[in-house]
Amino acid sequence: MKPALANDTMIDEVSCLFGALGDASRLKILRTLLDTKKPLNQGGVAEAAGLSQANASKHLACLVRVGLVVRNPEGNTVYFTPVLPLVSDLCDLVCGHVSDRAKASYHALR
Amino acid sequence: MKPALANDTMIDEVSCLFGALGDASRLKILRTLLDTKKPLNQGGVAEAAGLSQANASKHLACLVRVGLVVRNPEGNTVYFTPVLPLVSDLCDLVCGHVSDRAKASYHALR
DNA sequence: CTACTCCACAACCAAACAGTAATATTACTG
DNA sequence: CAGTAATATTACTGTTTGGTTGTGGAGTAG
Repeated sequence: MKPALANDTMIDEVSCLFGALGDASRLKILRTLLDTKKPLNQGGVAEAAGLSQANASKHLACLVRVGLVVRNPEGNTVYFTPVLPLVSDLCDLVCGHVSDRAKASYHALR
Repeated sequence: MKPALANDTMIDEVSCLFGALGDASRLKILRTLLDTKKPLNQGGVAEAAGLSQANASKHLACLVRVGLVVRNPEGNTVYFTPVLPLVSDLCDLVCGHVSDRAKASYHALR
């Protein structure tokens, strides 16, 4: 099997995707989408994540661009859903690592 | 089990970690460390990744700060190693997703 | 000691980015 | 058609960040 970060094109694509995840507002959007079982429209996301309408629109567009969220319009409104299991897997991996590090540094101080 | 992105502190930590991955130069460093079996010092990383010394120093410090790379000094030089399997798992997940999307958009154009 | 290597750090610049406010667009309803 | 709700876009601002240059310090060899 080929190595994961084979060429520079792949490096650019992957850095864009990780960069999309490297922002607190976009993570709040993803958390909202993961927690809510029903599909949410942009207004619902903005309210639940505590963002303005224009801000949520831009962040959602970014998440859709890198393929972490899919966009399906229905008449007047647009519903967004996270791409599973990719998003939850990534969050679980990193959250587990952060928790482990916090626990380790806590125990190191005793 | 608690949801992954539980509180805002976790959001900040995770966004920092993903942000560290969201840069082409840092991904090149990680690719170098993953591909090279021997432990590399800063100069070796900088040369293999095509970065200047000061630039590699800053990026390596960033990766160490978020816990993706560990730093062990030996006398005059400092050797760096990626945190496994976390780094490889994250890269594999995202690279697979990018490949799938590219393949899908290719076949959609026929 | 001197000289050299490796690394960290500060200052600086330019580009990218997040957030806001205002406006435009699209789609539905009466 | 007018009116309204949902979303997209534009222009602008303040902040952040990647990269470079230069410098200083810690370790090592001669």
